[in-house]
Amino acid sequence: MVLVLHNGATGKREEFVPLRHDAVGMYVCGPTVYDYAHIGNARPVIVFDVLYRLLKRRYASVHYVRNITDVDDKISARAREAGEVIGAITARTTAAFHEDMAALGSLPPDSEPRATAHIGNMIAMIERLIERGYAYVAEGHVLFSVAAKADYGKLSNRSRDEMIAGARIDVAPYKRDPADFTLWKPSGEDQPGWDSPWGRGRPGWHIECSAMSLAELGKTFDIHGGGRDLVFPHHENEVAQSEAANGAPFVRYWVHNGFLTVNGEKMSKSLGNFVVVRDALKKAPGEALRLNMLSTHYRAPIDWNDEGIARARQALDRWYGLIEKAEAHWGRSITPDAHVPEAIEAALDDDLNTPQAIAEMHAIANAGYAAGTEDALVPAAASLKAAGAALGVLRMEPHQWFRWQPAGEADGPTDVEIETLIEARKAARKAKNFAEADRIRDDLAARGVLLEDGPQGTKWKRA
RNA sequence: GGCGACGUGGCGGAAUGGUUACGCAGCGGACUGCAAAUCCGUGUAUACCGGUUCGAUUCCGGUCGUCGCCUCCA
Repeated sequence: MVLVLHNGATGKREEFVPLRHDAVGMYVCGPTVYDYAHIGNARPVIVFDVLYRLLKRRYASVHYVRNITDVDDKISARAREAGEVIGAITARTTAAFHEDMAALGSLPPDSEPRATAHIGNMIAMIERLIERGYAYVAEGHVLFSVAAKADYGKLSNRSRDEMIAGARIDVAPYKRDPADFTLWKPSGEDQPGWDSPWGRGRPGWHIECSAMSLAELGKTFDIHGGGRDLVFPHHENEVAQSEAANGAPFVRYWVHNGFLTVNGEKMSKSLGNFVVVRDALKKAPGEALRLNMLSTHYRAPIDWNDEGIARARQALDRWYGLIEKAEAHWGRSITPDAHVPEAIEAALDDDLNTPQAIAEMHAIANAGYAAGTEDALVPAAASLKAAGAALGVLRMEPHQWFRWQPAGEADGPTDVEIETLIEARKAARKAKNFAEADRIRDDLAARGVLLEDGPQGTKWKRA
């Protein structure tokens, strides 16, 4: 089993060989905690969770780091608007982020450094950059000198001329070069700040990730992930800072996920089409959102819409249906196979081809059903659950899945109410009072409950 | 304007120098008191124009179209 990843540094698919044979380090840019996570924030979390799960199956030690950016001008602005303390906003938003990502089936990373806990490391790194001639102080700011780093632009494949030509913003007068970027900036009284050799101030965004990855993973590490839109300037600047300060190569494999649109349009405040994860979780189970996200290859753009979520839900219905039948036959719950099916591993090894992996799960389910015997359902279910573990789905009991209901909407009938009505309908059917039986069925259907008459009686599920 | 990604059946979405997955929808069937649900079966596609090749959806060039980045937005 050879894992192949598309490496953004070379633009090619490459066999993944970690720095150390038994240990892997991975860093993924985490959220800036000033508001609830939107579905675009969730994409890298889900994608790299699948990679994390795969790496854990292959290597004795995996260190997955995802930072929390808890100092940022957007956070300060939000605090000012809300009349709230910054710490309260970041703590609350971080907790909500953890809940939402867990609901999407993502494992917590091994460490989750907060920027504010690493200010000392950032200052130390900036001092090293000044010493080495890669940064300069100007009017209370510290700036990275792009001209000092000959290979600046290598990750995003841009020349300095192109960057300057493309610059659409006014260049701050204290910059020696329009492409220079901020490492440290002075803070006013109403802004968060830390004492530094350059006065009270706060770090620029890019240096945060460089300092935290150094502290957690060392000068050179295996995988750095994030959204494609971060390639420039964020990741480009990280490379420049880290390599200049550390004198060592920074990242061996850059992995970038593609962008997400909502109903064909870019998510933006002005269009009012932000999909907040927390809201989406009220309307559909987390696993359905997750499977929908994985039904497109991670590097391709994905359009987020209700049809896709419904499709993902149907696929899960079929798989859970098989598991439920197998358990009914087996008389107890199905234990997943110890190993993820070969075909699934092969698909994921191919640059995380999750659509292919999903197709393989359908193949397992189809084979289980097509065998035509109940005995065949049991191994198929065990295999399916093992495959689900690789993708982070099929974590529920079938009855939980089928009885899932939207949160906070009390208009649906309760489980007990449904069971009572089913009993009443059973009696009516026995008495051949089909009009009454159908009335109950239609009534429940109108309230979102589907009945299924089978040899073993009547089962129900919420639509 | 610069850089980059991408155009596969009604829809979503993989793969591939030769026979093109998988799912949804549609259609047919089984099951059922009737249904629904479920299960079984099944038709349809490689944007356009050239080139290379025995053969191109796949490789190369061009056209058209979509999208992203160049604004501390994943």
